[in-house]
Amino acid sequence: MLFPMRDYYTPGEVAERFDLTLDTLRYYEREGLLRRVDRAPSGHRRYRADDVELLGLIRCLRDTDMPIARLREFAELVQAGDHTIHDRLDVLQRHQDLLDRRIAELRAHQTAIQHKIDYYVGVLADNAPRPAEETP
Amino acid sequence: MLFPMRDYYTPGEVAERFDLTLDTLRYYEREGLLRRVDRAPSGHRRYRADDVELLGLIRCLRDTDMPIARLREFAELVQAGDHTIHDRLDVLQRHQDLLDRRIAELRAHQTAIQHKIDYYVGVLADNAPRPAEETP
DNA sequence: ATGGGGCCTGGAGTGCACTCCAGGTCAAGC
DNA sequence: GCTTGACCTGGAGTGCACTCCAGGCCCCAT
Repeated sequence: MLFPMRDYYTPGEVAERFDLTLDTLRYYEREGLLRRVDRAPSGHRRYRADDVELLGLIRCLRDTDMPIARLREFAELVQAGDHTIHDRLDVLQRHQDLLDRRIAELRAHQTAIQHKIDYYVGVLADNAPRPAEETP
Repeated sequence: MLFPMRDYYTPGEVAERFDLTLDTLRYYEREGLLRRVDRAPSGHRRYRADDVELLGLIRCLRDTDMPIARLREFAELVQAGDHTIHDRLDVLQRHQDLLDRRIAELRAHQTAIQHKIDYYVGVLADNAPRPAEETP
């Protein structure tokens, strides 16, 4: 689905765009990751373009395991206005550093697991060098 | 602390080696990640070298987010004997594939976050090109 | 013999991030 | 007028992986 360029977006549209449930969207709002979202006269939420943009970043940060609490702090900086850009940069840069370390750690563990795999492959090769031959 | 080469290891030694709590160690045993561990006459646990080795792998797999349930399946294969090596390889190889994808995903998100960082840096640069100069 | 350290048990509690639910409203289409 | 679908609310429930606790036992050193 192509996401249209509009002033307001419905919960369903936003949920689909970011592959979140409506419940999660409301949960994020409750937790202060989004400001109090606008409403249609019916009471239904109407997300603005900047809500959607922030949600995009939130999604990214959640997908890289930033906890809700830190996301809330970040969202508060966003709400507080442009003078907090330095602080926001700080949060994001620290997160990148953490991600660097996390990726390096994953790769190190992957290497260790590979050694185990290689060991098992060796065991299999020793136990059955050729199908038609008995190991004495 | 140098981990000594012995037949049996105490809970404290094992916990320190893998940076786990005693509670977690017991929890893993309860969850079937380890066989029913040997006991000293006092009732205290005595981990064998192969328990420790398996724990090393478990630690690695947990650190790369393999859920306890899959770890238990793996542990059951280990208990079942050498004829399950092929299945164990399968589990490990799938996990490596998953890790490849996870790392790629993290890197992609990292790139996206970097764009946001670059944007913020740009905003800061525009707002204050030189400290001693007013922006008209 | 006394005190401390290390460990034991069963079971309850925690924190996180959702996820589900009942009962209701609203706007549009038949 | 009635149904359908999208959304609303407050609050409860879920799943995972630990984590904590009370009360107790064993062994060693003072």
